[in-house]
Amino acid sequence: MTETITDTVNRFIFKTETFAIFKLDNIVALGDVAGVREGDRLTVTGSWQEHPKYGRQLRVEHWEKPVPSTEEAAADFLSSGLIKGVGPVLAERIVSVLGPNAVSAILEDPDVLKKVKGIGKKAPEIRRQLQETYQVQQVVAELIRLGLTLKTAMKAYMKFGRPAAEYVRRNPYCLTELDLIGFHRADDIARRAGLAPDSSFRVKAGILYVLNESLWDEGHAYLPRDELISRSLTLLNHVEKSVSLDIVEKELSRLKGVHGSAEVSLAWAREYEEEIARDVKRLARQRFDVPPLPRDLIRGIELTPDQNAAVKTALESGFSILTGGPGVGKTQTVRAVIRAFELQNPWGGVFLCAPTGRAARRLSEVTGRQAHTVHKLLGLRNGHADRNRKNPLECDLLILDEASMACLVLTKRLLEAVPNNARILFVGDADQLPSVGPGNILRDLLDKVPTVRLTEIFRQAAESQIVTNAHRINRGQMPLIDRSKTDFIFLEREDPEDIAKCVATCASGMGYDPLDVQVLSPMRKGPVGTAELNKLIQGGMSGPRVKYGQYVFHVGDKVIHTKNNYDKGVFNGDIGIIKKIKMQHDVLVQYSSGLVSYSGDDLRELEPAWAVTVHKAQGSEFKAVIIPVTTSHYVMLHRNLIYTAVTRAREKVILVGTKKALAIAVRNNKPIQRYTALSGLLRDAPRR
DNA sequence: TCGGTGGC
Repeated sequence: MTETITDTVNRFIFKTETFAIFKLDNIVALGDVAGVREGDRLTVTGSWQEHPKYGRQLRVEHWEKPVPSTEEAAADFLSSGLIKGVGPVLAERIVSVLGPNAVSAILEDPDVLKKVKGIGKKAPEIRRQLQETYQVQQVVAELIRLGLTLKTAMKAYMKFGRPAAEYVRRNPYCLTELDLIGFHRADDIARRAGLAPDSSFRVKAGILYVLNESLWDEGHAYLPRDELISRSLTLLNHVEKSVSLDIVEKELSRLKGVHGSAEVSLAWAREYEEEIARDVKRLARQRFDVPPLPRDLIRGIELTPDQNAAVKTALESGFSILTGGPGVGKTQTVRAVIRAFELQNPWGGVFLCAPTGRAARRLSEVTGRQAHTVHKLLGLRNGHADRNRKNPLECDLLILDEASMACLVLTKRLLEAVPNNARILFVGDADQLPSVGPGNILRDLLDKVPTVRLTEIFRQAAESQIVTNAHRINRGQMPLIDRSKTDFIFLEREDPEDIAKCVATCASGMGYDPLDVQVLSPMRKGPVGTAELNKLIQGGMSGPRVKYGQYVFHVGDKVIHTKNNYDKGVFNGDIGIIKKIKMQHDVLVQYSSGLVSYSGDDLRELEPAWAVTVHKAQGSEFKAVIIPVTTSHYVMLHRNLIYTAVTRAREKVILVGTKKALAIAVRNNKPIQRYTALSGLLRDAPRR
């Protein structure tokens, strides 16, 4: 399906700093192209995709500006109008003197144009313009010589432009600050360039790298000074002991872009936390008078006293939180909040949103009204939001569902776009996995604004072991397994391969519909990771199949869609079954929301889903869940992960592995203990 | 070691 095309860029249809949709002579292409201008001749390689609204498009995976290498091409290029001061006559003359490789000759040799009569003082300007056109390639080539990969080199060029190679040579660590390469690869480049291991560049970069890593990988908004210093020393001295404590302390004290001394954060992260705190206080200050509510807010359903209290709180407070585990009726309460609000404010604008596409769709399904991702609601793309402090949302009630998934960045963007007069309600389960991005927003806000906790469980039977054990796990206690019941089972297996086999057997042999039973593994890799488990389960399959990338898909296979696709109406995390495979490339998948067809490279959005990661399953529910629990997942063994996995099940949980691994997981609550300043900043927020 | 959303 991939194709390579050389054509001229006629027009940009859409353009951001790095991404563009553009028209070549006969086609529309889209991708990350930087340094490309209208009129450029481009060689693009990519794959075709069919866009329902805009038709056939080429998704660009690789591109370059070829230097013309025939007399005709060189003359065409020089006279194309791109190079000012060169018309057809002069172009002919240049090519007749310098030959088919005229362009590269001029680029390489500043004096070569002297050979052509009648150019005179135009020569340097012509060369400058040519260089500008081919600058991308030249800079990228130089960066590659310095040891960057093509991709990183492109990104570095996008960031720094012409002087990129110079910057990198002087301070290879500038690449780590932009998150283009890791500290260790920058270290390699620096070593080859002869930089001292205790140079200020290196030490500063090391400290910033530690802060950045802890922020993006572990979710910390700051690190205690001692921890930052000891982590920095470990990083900087991992090969040879060359950096002393004194040096690190000295560089830390003059480091720009960080905040605080006892608790050190990246300055922007601190600013975000402070801004969130200000916005929370701004919104929480608002109080609303609420007339008594009718008893039957939702036809035929009577709310519990707790749920009623939650409705009242949400309506009275400028900012409130509704939290609780699965099955406690959060959704029902949200429906009641909307209903009550609309009864009392018939002209009020109600906006519903969630951090992920699927959560938004589900919210929309259960409330029977529009819901958006936060990104869509704010028009948030490439770090720019259409809705912001200056142009706030026109809403009177804003509900954010699955708020535990909202990170520092998203929350800051959302809150600053909420007007003073609006009420905002966060809904979520604070015991689930923390957000992908930095921060611990929902947990930090609990009880800092009016908070209602729902605990009474409806969905599962009250005596369900799933429920009681989920609570135990939350408290750091081992689940209790009552062998007289069948809804919470532990199958003891020691060896990872045995665990994998046992999991695979259970997955296919329980008599459930494939969509009702789900294997959840903490990791993708490893003997009990999702990749291996999927292969194991797929091993027994026969019949029509299609290969795409690293995966094989069969008719009957369970698959997961991995990127929101609004045109197909299918979202990241949707799980379905392959019904049909035609012609080795057309695939038909049955989701609960309907049939979706994939052709060609659409398949890049599909993965096998007999086993998925616990993270991916967040926000989904199944009748039965099978969870491998082994010390080979050591780094991933923690309380919220097991809690999240177990609470995905409505009827049955099967744990397969060792009690030892389970005990480790239940005891470990470190991942959710993120260093954040937000709750401290809110200490004096109004609560009632 | 895991995970998010966008663009005509």
